[in-house]
Amino acid sequence: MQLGTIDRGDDRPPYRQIAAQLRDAIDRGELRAGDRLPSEAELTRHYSVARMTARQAIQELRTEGLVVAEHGRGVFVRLPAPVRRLASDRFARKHREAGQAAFLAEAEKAGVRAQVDQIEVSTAPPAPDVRERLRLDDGDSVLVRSRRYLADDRPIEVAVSYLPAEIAEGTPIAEANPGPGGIYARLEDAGHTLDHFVEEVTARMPTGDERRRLELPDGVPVLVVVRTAFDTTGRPVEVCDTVKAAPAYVLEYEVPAR
Amino acid sequence: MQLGTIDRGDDRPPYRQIAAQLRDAIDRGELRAGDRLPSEAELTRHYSVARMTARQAIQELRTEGLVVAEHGRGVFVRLPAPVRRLASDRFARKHREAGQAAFLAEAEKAGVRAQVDQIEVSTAPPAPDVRERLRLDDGDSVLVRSRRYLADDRPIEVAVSYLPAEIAEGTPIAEANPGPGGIYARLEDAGHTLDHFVEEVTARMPTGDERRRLELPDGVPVLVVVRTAFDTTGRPVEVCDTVKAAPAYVLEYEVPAR
DNA sequence: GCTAGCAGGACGTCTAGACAAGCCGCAACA
DNA sequence: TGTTGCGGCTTGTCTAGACGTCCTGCTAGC
Repeated sequence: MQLGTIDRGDDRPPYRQIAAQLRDAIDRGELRAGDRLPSEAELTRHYSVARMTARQAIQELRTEGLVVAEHGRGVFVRLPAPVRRLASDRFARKHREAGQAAFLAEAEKAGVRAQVDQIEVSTAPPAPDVRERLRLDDGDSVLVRSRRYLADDRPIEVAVSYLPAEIAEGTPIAEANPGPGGIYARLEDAGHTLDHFVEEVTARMPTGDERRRLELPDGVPVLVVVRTAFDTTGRPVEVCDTVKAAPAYVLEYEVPAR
Repeated sequence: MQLGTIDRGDDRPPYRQIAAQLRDAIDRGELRAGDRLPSEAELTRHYSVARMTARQAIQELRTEGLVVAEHGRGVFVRLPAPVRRLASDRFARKHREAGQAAFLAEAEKAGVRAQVDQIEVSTAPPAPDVRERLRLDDGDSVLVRSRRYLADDRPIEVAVSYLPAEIAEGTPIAEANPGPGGIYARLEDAGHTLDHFVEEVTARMPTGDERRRLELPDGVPVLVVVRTAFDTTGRPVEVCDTVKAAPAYVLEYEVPAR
């Protein structure tokens, strides 16, 4: 690709100018999805800046989600996010308050202090008791979840769901998990409950299985679902490539049966 | 607040440990929304690390959206995002395709090549001809928009809307603009059209007015709306504080009247 | 009483290195 | 043929400074 120069008269700092030139190259199609960006060393030589300055430019594009860095390999242009389904407003309007109340009660029972910002809706079939509690229509279910980034480029999603494990296990992942960009609930841990939750899960991450049950220290059953739809660059990956491709993990908090 | 120490046995790098301790302090409530974090110099002294290391820890929290840095003042804990309204699925299901087609036609007419990922819905009253074209129900309107970050902590949102300016100007901002976290359309510039769009707009940003009309070089009329609802820390601000409080700008592409 | 200037503190940007760790291809070896 | 080890390239982390800009509060002068 063609690299420009740094303009002293430009009021933007050098690292922003470098980032803008890389961003423009992506916008123009000169760098396409999956392509490797110039390495930090190349940028350092070309622009005559320190390596940390070149890194800062790339860091900006990483924060924007335009590129992905892979340790020891390089920095790659990311594919755009796929079109995502819209949440059901009809459902949400009708059940938001009831869903929030039920979720908060369940979370408290499990020792997790939760705060609900929003409710995410999926079309997976809910359990009969959940249907009744939330007054669900046919085809409706509710998924309240939170999200935390624990490792660079490896998003860990902590999901709290009303889907019992046995149902979620039989549900296509795309259905049970509407994906990023949706509507989340934000969890606040009472004591260190949520931290334990996350630590335990990351410690026991599945290395080959697609799904696995966990039992947390405080007795909260958890279902781990490995989303295999996309890797870090947005490319669809096969299930067998899941582990190598830095998959996103989705943790679903299973509501105890009664 | 109480700062811990860096554990050499911990496999996380020091900057992550520092970030985790700050994050925990926020989670525990030791640092509350609006509070100032320890300064970079204080972190440097306490942990005996270089300033860049302390900065990296804070950078991590900034990327997560937990804190906000203010030049010359300090780093502050951010308020949680307000509860956002859900998009209307009933509307979206019914009008998604029609809305996309109409949007693409309008964009092409204006010389902007657009790609629609999703449609965002607001409850602002639409123009009669838009109502008819999109077969809107009472209280329905459609807002398709894109988003770009042009400056640190100062999100610039480029919005393409079906609301004619004269109606949008009379519409409460909160209604015409459902806020971040919604559903966006991704624009791709034909030639450099979108770049001009953004450059022109940033060059002419209003300094005091709440709304202002713009005329871009290629004749595309634009309405600039300053959102005054929240500042960078999430605090609600008065209109008169808008400029000082690093406001977000919303640009609405005005559909030409016919 | 008011204002302009100044000093100190805070974050923003940048340098020129250093070592660690991961990835990959190639060559040597079993 | 299969495997192991190594060297080169890449990104990850870190140091110890430097200077700039912005904000705030104090102080001296009007």
